Amino acid sequence: MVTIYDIARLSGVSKSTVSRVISNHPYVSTETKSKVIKVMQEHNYVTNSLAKQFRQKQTKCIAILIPDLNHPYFSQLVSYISADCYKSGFKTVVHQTFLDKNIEREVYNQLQKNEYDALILTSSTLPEVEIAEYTGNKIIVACNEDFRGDYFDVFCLNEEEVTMKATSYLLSKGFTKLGFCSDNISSPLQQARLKGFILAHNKKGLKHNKDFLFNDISNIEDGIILGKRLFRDNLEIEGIIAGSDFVAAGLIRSAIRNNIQIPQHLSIVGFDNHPISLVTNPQISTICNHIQDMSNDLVNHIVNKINGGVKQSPIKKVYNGEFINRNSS
Amino acid sequence: MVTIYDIARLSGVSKSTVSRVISNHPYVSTETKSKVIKVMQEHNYVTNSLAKQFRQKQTKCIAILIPDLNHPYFSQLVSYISADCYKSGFKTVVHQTFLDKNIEREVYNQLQKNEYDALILTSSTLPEVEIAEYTGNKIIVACNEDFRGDYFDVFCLNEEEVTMKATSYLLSKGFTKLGFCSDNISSPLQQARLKGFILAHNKKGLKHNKDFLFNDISNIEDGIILGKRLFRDNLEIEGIIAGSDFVAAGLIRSAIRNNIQIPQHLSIVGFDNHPISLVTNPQISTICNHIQDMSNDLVNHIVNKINGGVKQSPIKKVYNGEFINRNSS
DNA sequence: CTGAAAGCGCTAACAC
DNA sequence: GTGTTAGCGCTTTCAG
Repeated sequence: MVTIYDIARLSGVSKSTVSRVISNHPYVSTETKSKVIKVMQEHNYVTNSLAKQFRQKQTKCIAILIPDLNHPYFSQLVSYISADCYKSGFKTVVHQTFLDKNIEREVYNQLQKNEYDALILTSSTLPEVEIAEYTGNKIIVACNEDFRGDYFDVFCLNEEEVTMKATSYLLSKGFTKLGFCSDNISSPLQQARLKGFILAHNKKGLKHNKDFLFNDISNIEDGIILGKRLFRDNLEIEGIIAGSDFVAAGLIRSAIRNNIQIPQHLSIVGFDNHPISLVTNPQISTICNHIQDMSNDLVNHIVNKINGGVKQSPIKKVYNGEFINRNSS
Repeated sequence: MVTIYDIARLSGVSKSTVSRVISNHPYVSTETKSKVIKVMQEHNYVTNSLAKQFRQKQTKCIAILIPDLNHPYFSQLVSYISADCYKSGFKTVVHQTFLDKNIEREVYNQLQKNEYDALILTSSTLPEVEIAEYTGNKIIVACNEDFRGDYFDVFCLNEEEVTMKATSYLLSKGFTKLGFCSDNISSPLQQARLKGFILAHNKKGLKHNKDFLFNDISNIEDGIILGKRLFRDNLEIEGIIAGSDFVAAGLIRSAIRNNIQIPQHLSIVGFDNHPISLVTNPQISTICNHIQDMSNDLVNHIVNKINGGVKQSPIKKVYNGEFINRNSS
């Protein structure tokens, strides 16, 4: 392997000068610069990033924590974040926890060991305080996960409010026996949605039915199976806040199979306004998140923090989701 | 920051001994070991991975190259690969090229600069020879991309054969005016499929219609738009090999809108056997890839290569895809 | 079983 | 403008 030292020797200058050329430092005469560059090309010099990173104590790498990449919401989110990071000169390491607390903890440990310059949290099964402990004073930011924001920066949607709106809409149309699906009810985001769901009931002086709260429902298959169960047991559900457009699609599938009319017999609302909501029959009423803007703002913020090293109290930025009324509700 | 040297001083041993304790080296007396561990805990010692990586010349990190993560096929593929790598102690950096050749080249450069221990290629817009040049003698493996395999290892599906089978099926049912969708026709995988498509025609003494070759069609929206165009222009297409289940879903959507009966008027075959093929109406006939097995085998292979440093001539492993006949064909 | 010492490749004061 | 020098934190011979 040809090193900076070889190049220095070969071109009759010192290591420092070569280093300056590489990092495009000023105060190098154009002659020596071009001379050094020539030698580097002749000998196929390539920087050893490991040495550079070690010396500069930064990895140019940001970790992203998600439950599962094989999920349209998260793959989209990670796609945006990753692309934004790349534009700012950062690579991204994607960590799937599969909701395993120990895998999650392991990532916080890696952060401490300087394997990343920052960590983006899109979902978590650990309490906010524990995360804060594990990470020490490293940079960590939550994206579309509804943390309180006492220990780190949070970018998120007004999940509670928008879920309340959608629920209220169903209630106002006379659908009063409502179900609610979550993928992982222990997460702050799902908790916020559930709060909104309950709040909408309370506002109308109604009570929600606890038997109609379904957890661990996160994809098409889960939706199909849940649908089967609902229709087989003849549960008198009139409407469902489905947690994601994919769950909604699965429910619709099962409904068709069982000759349940949507929205007449069962009204369904999805989440995320994913294109799949356009290809089912009927099309899915859903809630629009703003993850692209969110990702943009968030990556800018992180990069500033990494470069500037600014220490300020945690910020929390909330985006407004909108209820999109299509044909399933 | 507390370093290995601090721990050595504090526990009255040398740096080397501490290092041995950390790496769980044999030949350390249990007493000194426990003493050192105690001191490490008391002072919250955490390894600086950057220094370790630098010293050992390995990153414990594998890069994955894909066009776009916001795509059900790739997000699933990356999910499997990433999980398998994690199990073997490797992190993964996901690079989206968005089909930009320069972004792709940049990743090969990073590989050369020692930023990864290996690179997994799931799709590429560059010729095989150029890739081989860019990477020098680093480890690089293709996953489900149909390279020839002269310069690096390849794990892939028998795309040509299975596409031929599906096409033959449509032809045998009397659908002779067939269309073919690709997302990026320049990729070896898409080329292989096209070959199979054409081959099936030739076998029956038929010619395919070049006007019915549609490129840059990769997701639901593209499928919808393509469908609109087909039905508006009244193209006399009787069947389509759709390139992915998502494209197929979009086409079905447009067909329903235009009162086109599937499969009577238009027969559609998707790819990948994604759950979405179960929720459309009709359900989508599709082709089953074996990416989970593929990912498994491939990661094992890479890890062996990294650890063993085995230099052997490139291998190529081919998996058999199956045509799953549902209701859209 | 343990310590001394060398060095991985690069950067960044600090001199000149 | 350029060179000298001193490390970054860790691993790994080689002695003992």
